[in-house]
Amino acid sequence: MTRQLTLNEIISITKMRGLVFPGSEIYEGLANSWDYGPIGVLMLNNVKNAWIKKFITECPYNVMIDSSILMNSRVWEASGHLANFNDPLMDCKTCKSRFRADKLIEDDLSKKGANEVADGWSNEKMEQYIQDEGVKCPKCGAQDFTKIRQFNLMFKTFQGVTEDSINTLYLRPETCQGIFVNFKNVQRTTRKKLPFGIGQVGKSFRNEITPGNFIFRTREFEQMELEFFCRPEEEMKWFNYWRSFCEQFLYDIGIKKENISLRDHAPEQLSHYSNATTDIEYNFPFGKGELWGIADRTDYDLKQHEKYSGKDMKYIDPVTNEKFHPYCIEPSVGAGRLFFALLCDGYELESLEDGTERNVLRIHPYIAPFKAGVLPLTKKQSDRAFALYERLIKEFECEYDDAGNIGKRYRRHDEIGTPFCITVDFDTENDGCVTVRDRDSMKQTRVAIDALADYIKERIYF
RNA sequence: GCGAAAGUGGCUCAGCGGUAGAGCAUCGCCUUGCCAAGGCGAGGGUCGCGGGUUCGAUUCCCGUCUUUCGCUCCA
Repeated sequence: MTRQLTLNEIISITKMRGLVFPGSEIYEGLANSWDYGPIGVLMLNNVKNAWIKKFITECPYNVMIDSSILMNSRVWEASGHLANFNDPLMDCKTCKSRFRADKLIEDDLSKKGANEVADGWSNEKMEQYIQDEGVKCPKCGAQDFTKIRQFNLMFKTFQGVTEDSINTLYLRPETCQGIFVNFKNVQRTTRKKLPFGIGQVGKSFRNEITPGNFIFRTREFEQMELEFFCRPEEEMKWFNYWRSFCEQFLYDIGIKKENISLRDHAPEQLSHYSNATTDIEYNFPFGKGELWGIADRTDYDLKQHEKYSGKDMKYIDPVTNEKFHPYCIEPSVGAGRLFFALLCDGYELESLEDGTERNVLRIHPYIAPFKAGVLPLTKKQSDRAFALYERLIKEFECEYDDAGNIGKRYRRHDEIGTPFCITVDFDTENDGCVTVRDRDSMKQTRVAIDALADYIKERIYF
């Protein structure tokens, strides 16, 4: 019988094997921060490289930038984050549940048949409404709320050596604003015509009210975002294109189809900037969670930046000389979340025919931290095996190991997803061949040393 | 932030008012003829942190931090 590993088992393995460590551990930790260890970082980099390969390198439409985390604060005024990433929260004094005041009001309004949005209301107005209308706690039914407290989801910091509020800066809550701000620079220097996209991989920071679920929601996280610009009339065409492209990417990288589901946002759920949004959700051990958000951001961002910066953000069609704001389709995925989904999807406790068990991480060889383990059958082959390892390490990531017996080493590599184990044995000296053992089938193949690098490379291709 | 539970070697956990144990893992030597085999040996914990009660606390009490689960969030 084979089963998926539980979340706790996965967390244990990741810590034991050097994939993920709790952050600042020797100082009692720091809530919801995690560090990628030597094995984890190899895999995380492969996840990012896979994204870059498919979304940038192999895509003639797209280019990439790397913009800075600190940006002029007016960027966040323009993007709406200073206004919208600021939730008005109130607690029910009776049952201690916390709610967003605007949501409470909107729910109350819709019950009464009004379809009004409380988004722009002042705190006083919201408090007044909740009191006057006798809005009840959805959980316990009490009418006893605290006052509204603002919760800003952006990390604040200061530029300059003095903590002068004039120099207040924010850590970016999303990477895409660096793309919008550079839209003209990129278009001018690459001479790209619509449609074209600009991608970025980088860290973002959000002061989440409740992070958790291992690395699923952390306050510091890495996004892989593409902002794809197109003509306004083609928005749905490209929205659908990228939606299926992202979905296919997940299947290509080895995520099981049954764990993926697409969820279209209802109009009232949409963010302030969006016309249409689809979440690609993954069936995590704790339930469904968003993996990839594909949003139609319309021309909102470019227009906002034009308004706030006073600079022209229009695209000029080089053929027709038409001037307009392109629409933008944004597929955005968290690198850590994708990494996490791959672990959940790939980790299995497999029962073997001989009655023993093994932990095996079934992931695409391209993503695997090591492509091969190089192992001497016994210590007698150590020198020969190490020489082979030194040769292969120039081609791809591999690890040399001669501790314990061969079966133990196979199992160790199974646990970190190494697709191939190469064993130098007693015959190698005579026939110039090694045994290549496959992670999934556990079958063995005899391969000539000279053909070995190509043999592996063919099989790790993505 | 609120409510609930938990915090003992790398991992999983046992234990107890008298100053700590197991399995697995790790390291070394021997063995090894392809799937966690065997033998011998070794290292590693002031029991999350701080305070209190006590002759004495890992064990009881308080505080604090962290984690997990729910509420909110949405990459």
